[in-house]
Amino acid sequence: MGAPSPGAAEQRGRPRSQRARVAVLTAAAELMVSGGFADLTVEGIAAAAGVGKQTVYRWWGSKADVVVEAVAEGYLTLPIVSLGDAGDLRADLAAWLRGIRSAIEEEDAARLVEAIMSALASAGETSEAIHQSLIRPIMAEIDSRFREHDRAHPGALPGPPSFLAETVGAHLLLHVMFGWPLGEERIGQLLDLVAPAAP
Amino acid sequence: MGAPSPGAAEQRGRPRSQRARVAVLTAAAELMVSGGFADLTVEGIAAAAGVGKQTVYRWWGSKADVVVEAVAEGYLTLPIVSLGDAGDLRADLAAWLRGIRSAIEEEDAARLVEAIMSALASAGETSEAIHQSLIRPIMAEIDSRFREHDRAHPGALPGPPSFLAETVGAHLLLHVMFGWPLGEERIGQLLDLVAPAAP
Amino acid sequence: MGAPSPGAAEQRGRPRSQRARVAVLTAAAELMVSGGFADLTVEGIAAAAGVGKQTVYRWWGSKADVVVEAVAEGYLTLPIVSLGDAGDLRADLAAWLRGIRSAIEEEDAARLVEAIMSALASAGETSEAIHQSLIRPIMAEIDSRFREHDRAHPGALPGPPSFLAETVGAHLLLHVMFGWPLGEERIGQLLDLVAPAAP
Amino acid sequence: MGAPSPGAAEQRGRPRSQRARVAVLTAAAELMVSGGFADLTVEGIAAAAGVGKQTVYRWWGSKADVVVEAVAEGYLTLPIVSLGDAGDLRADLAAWLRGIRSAIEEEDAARLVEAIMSALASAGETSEAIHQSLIRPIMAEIDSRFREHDRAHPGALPGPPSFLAETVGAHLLLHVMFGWPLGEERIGQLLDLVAPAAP
DNA sequence: GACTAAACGAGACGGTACGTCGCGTCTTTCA
DNA sequence: TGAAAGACGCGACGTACCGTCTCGTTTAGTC
Repeated sequence: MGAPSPGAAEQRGRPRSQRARVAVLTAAAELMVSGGFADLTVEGIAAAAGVGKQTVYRWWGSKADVVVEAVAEGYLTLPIVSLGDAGDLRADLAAWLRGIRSAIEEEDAARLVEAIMSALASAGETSEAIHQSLIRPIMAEIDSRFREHDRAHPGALPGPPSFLAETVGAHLLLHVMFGWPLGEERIGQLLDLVAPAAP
Repeated sequence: MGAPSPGAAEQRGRPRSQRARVAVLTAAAELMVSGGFADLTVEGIAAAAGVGKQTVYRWWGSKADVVVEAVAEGYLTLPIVSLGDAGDLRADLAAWLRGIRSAIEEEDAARLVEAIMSALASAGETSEAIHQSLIRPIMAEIDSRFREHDRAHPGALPGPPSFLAETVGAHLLLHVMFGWPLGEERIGQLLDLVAPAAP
Repeated sequence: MGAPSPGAAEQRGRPRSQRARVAVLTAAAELMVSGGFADLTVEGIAAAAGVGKQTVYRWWGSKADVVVEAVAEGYLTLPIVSLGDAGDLRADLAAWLRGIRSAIEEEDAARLVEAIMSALASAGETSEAIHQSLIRPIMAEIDSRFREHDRAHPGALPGPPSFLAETVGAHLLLHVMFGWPLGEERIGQLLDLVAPAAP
Repeated sequence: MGAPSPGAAEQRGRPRSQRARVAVLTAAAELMVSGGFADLTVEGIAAAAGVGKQTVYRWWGSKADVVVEAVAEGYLTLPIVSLGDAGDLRADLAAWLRGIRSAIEEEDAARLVEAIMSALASAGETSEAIHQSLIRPIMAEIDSRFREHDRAHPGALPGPPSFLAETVGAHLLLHVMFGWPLGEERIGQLLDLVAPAAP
């Protein structure tokens, strides 16, 4: 239509400062890594970002919201290794799980995970956002691999690819939340369960 | 013997008040259910229990500790149905999972789970305690059933009983944390995975 | 001259909006009466006037300035009865003082006086303006009457007319500030002091 | 009575800290003198006193209350010269008024008066307290002198002693509030009014 | 009639202080 | 010496306004 693009915001007043927005997210990410979620304060974020406290509350409502957006926007990321495709599903998965283990055992990543879990727990309504930005990527990685394998060998998997991916993710979550080590034996059991060797 | 029983602490001064102890745990349990972990305060517990704040700190150290003990002592329990043994593992498991689903979908139980998750997330050091008192009982229920089935039909299960129990528990955790419904399809997939029908 | 009137600023750009000016003063006056000076805010004035905050700051600089101008322009007035001239100075003054008393005891006027006092106290530099617009009119009323009496009966007054007017004003101020009632006895004493009956 | 004194407080819990109380009043007095009432903040008082903000709010409710108590307890005092008695009422009063003038013109006293006025204006309900501790002492000084003079020379004064004292006080208030100088001429007029020389 | 320039409304910005809540500690009296 | 009561220093909360700073939008002159 010749009319001005519909839905174009009739923007009134001073527009939102991107500088402030980025500064808040960056500061939150840094403070999260250095001190964890529990020690994080809105006041601290605002100070570190060189921003008024009200600016945080104007756009976010709570420290959990800030963290969620920081995660969603990639200011906080888990160093997830990508799942290779060397032809052997079991071997690929095993290598990937060992990579995850390393990442989790590393100091920063552990703190990050714990922090994200806290954010999630204290803000149930935003759990979907966290799921989308944190859990989903992890599962997506193996999901596609499962899917591909399923196409190549129909009926060989013990369940739908996405379900298997979630099974792996659920186990990882369990280990992370309770601080259990992800040992070789456990990896073996997991592989036997979701990607049994062809008999 | 004339001597005080050996090893028995020669306790001096006024002994710990059981009245106060029970009142604190009871109050904590009630406040937890009615308001969740985040809204719980030591001050609130003490007031509701008719107890001095110092008394709480003398014996517990933090609100998480109180909750953990309340859970451990059974002041806070999930209404877990027990896993029957009607001869068919799949059928028994299915019934049990549906029972869990009902419990989770009920208002109070959902709040309790969320609260316990928060306690866990905000107090990593007590996670083991929470695991022992909250997660373990759930898993124990199915674990023993898996174990029994394994004895009866060696080699029929796709993994060690305790591992399979954890797999089920992990999935439940995933659903609870992200508020996913535990549908029939998902239950079926889970059963196919951990208790495949004999071919 | 054909040239534009000399000294008249060659004003460029949009001229000051009288609509906005009046709206601000009116809003300030209303808010002053309804809530007092302490509860008055620039933000509130701007909102009530349907005006941008910047517009207030562009022309006034502080809420005290706005109030001062509102008083000066007559948007806020004390309902002062005028001092009659029935031939008897004492009787006229007594009637006038009783009128003042009624005005002060009325709800709105009391609030107004208190508000103006606050404005005065919190903005010493504008005290002269407030004096001019608030105190002076009151004194002027009796001042002229004293003056006239002095001309008719030289030497009869116990001091210069303006000084006597200020004495009356000072007493009124004292009563207003400390919330003392202006009783008949006090009125009598005041009259005896500034307008003694001829012996 | 043998019983514990009736009305004796059954004091429970930690008693109020006198250290904190004195520190707050002292800090408030100092900040008042150095910065005035407008620049005074509860936060600032608490910080300067080495006291939690809550402690201030627990006992005082507002900065005005603190100031009022500081004045009432003598942490803030006007350097009032005492009214001598050299036999001549007019001469004594004149000397005393000149002393007041010096005190007012001095920097600290001026600020103090202004501050107290602000406190008064912003806290109408406490005006009586301020009157008692600030205005009354000034008036009491001359009141007793007037009274004595009235006993010695009955009928010589143009009004009751306390009324005349208030007249002087009211004039002083007027001068202080509007920053008018208290000149010799004005002092003379005042004396003529309240203590006319015997004819 | 286009151009310029200032005032306008709106509202976000970095700040300061507010008054409240809860922390974990300390200091009383009572049992 | 434990327990109740409750004040203490402290730190963060979320809100209210401050006075300033963009924005896009009038609303006059002036070219």
